[in-house]
Amino acid sequence: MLIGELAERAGTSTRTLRYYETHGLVRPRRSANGYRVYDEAELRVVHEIRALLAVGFGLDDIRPFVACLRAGHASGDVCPDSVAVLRRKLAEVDAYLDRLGTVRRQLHDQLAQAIIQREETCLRTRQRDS
Amino acid sequence: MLIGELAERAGTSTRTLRYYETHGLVRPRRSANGYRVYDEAELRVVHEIRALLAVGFGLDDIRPFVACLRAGHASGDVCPDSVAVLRRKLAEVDAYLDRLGTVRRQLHDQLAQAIIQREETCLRTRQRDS
DNA sequence: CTAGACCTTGTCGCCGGTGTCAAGGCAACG
DNA sequence: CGTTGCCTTGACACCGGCGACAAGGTCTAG
Repeated sequence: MLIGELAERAGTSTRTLRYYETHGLVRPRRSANGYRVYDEAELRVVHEIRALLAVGFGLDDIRPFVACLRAGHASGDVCPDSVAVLRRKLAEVDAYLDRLGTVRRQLHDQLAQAIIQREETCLRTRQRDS
Repeated sequence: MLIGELAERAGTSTRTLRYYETHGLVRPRRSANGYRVYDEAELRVVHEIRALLAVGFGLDDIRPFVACLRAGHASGDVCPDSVAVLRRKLAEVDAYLDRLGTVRRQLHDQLAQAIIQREETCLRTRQRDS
């Protein structure tokens, strides 16, 4: 399988696949003419990468999962390194949820306050004008 | 007040203040020698900018708030444009909280699954070896 | 022979808020 | 007059995951 076919089957671009390669995530063989040649297993790998990216992982975080798949495991999640990353990411997400919750509260209060102020100003204006 | 003083008093850098200016957020006068001269009110403006940035606003979103302050209001929040932005941002934050919640759940499940798999594998290995 | 559909490497651009350095003007003090 | 310390504009660097384009090699069909 050449890069174009893999790209299409994985729903991404050749540019992206080459980018993953420079970051050590995908490893094609080379045919005599220098073309990248991928076997079926790489399709799985690329899907894993895309799934994790979609969840908010960076390419560096994804490497252990790919290694895990490549080591023959049915899932990329089961190896110790992957689990460690999962734990860390979960903690990060929790922290971010906290912060975002705080921001939400602040925004909400700010909005409520602003609306109250506007109403008061409006009332005063009407009183003054009457 | 020159730019250095404002920067120090606002807890930021001169670079940052000039950047805000190029984006229409801060408007100093110029003295005869070309130096930027700020009046006291700008300190308030810069604080508003920084507070909103910290909450996750972009510079473009902040412009209405600055205009509102500059229009003489005690708070930058009370003008219609500001309120509109606040509403929009609140909605964005809510949407993001949703997504992040989903991600959290997925991550949590994935982690739980991975740990279960590891335990099962471990058990099978021990049984086989015994 | 040629057109076209692949492939290769390399490079620049984006987004947003700053850090940082360069080259030069201005003010104040000794 | 020189040093010091402020100011000016301008421009490059960063981060991350690509898009987009250039210039060229390769293979196949007509």
